[in-house]
Amino acid sequence: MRVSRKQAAENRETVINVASRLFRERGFDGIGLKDLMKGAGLTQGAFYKQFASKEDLAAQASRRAMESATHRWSAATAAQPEDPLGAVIAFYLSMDHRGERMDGCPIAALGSDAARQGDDVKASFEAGIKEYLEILGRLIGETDGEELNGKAMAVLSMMVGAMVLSRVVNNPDLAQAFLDAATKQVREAVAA
Amino acid sequence: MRVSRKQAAENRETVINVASRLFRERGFDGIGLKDLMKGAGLTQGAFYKQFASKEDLAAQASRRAMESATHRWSAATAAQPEDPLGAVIAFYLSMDHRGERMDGCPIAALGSDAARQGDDVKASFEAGIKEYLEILGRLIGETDGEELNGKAMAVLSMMVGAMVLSRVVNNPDLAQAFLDAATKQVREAVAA
DNA sequence: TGTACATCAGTGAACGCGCGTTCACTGATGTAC
DNA sequence: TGTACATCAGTGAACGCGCGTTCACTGATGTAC
Repeated sequence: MRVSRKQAAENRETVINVASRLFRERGFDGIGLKDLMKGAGLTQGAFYKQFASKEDLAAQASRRAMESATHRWSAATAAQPEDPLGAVIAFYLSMDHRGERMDGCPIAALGSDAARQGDDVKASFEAGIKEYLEILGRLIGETDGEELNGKAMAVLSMMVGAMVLSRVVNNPDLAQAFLDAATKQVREAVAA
Repeated sequence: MRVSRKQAAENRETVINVASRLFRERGFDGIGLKDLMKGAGLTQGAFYKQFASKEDLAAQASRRAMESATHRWSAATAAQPEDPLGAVIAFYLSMDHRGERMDGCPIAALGSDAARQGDDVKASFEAGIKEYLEILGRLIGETDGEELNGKAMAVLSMMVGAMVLSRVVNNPDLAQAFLDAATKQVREAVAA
């Protein structure tokens, strides 16, 4: 049956939010539309009233996931104003983050998958990455434009890579070692 | 019809090699057994005479892919003995590597996928990662045990992360910037 | 404000398709004598 | 070395299943008067 425009808009948002979490948990190919819609309290038939295709939803959900991640970074810096960079590093390079793919960084959770998706999905990631770099650039501070951006890129690369590597190995000690090594090296790189 | 033991063993190797390339190109879920076997010149029915399941092949193919990657690193260092670390960095952090997922680093190509796979697949990656770290440790040299290993981990993290990030963005200039930033930062970290 | 009707978000079944896996069969290989 | 037979890698069809997508239908919502 028909539903109010407001309700329909809310439903759409719910689907995007659910998808942004389930895609991160299981991958773009690891969850079907039926379960995605069920997670939002709807049936699969309603899907195509809101989205053009699964790939369309993947792009929307990727954008939402990146927004949620950058928002989390901002919140972390605001909560610890005496050491905002330390707050971001401590959260990102933690075993907690390693264990919670669903609510964690979309690049670490879906990076290799996203590289195989279409331009729309990549554009969502690209926008979020630029936001990451802006936040990091502000936190690293001091130096001027290009060099600063380069340092922010290197730091983001190390953080993403360390999280991916820590999740790919079985041995928790080795996983922890990657996070520790990246933490130390990021601090040194920023200080230099 | 039956085939000689030698031929059967060769066929098995061919399937693993083909899978190690096609999984990197399309992801574990992006290629089916039928096409995998066709790529090896066989039909899908023969698959279960050689492998217990698709996940079994994924573990074998991941191991093969990591072996092929570490072998490539060794070859690069041997080819440029006056600057072996520079050779590895130059190859890994290149736009060529960005464009050739099929023959490139399995962690960059399948990292987020592998994190969702079973312990066998992760064990294959873990073994390859340890080999990566040994090679890197030797190239970075000088410092003693633990610290050296930490630096190798940080460097590997930065390389993997930079490649993932460069592949996730549409803009080639931004992709290149990630590779350049990581190259510069790796050199500085190793020199320090 | 009240009534009549058009709109359309959501339902649930159906579509064709490709997936991973199983199986009866084939016929060359490997083994026993 | 030659013969008879058991083995088993590979074939190709079939299995059940879940996928992304489509569609006829429902009935509350939104609109026109």
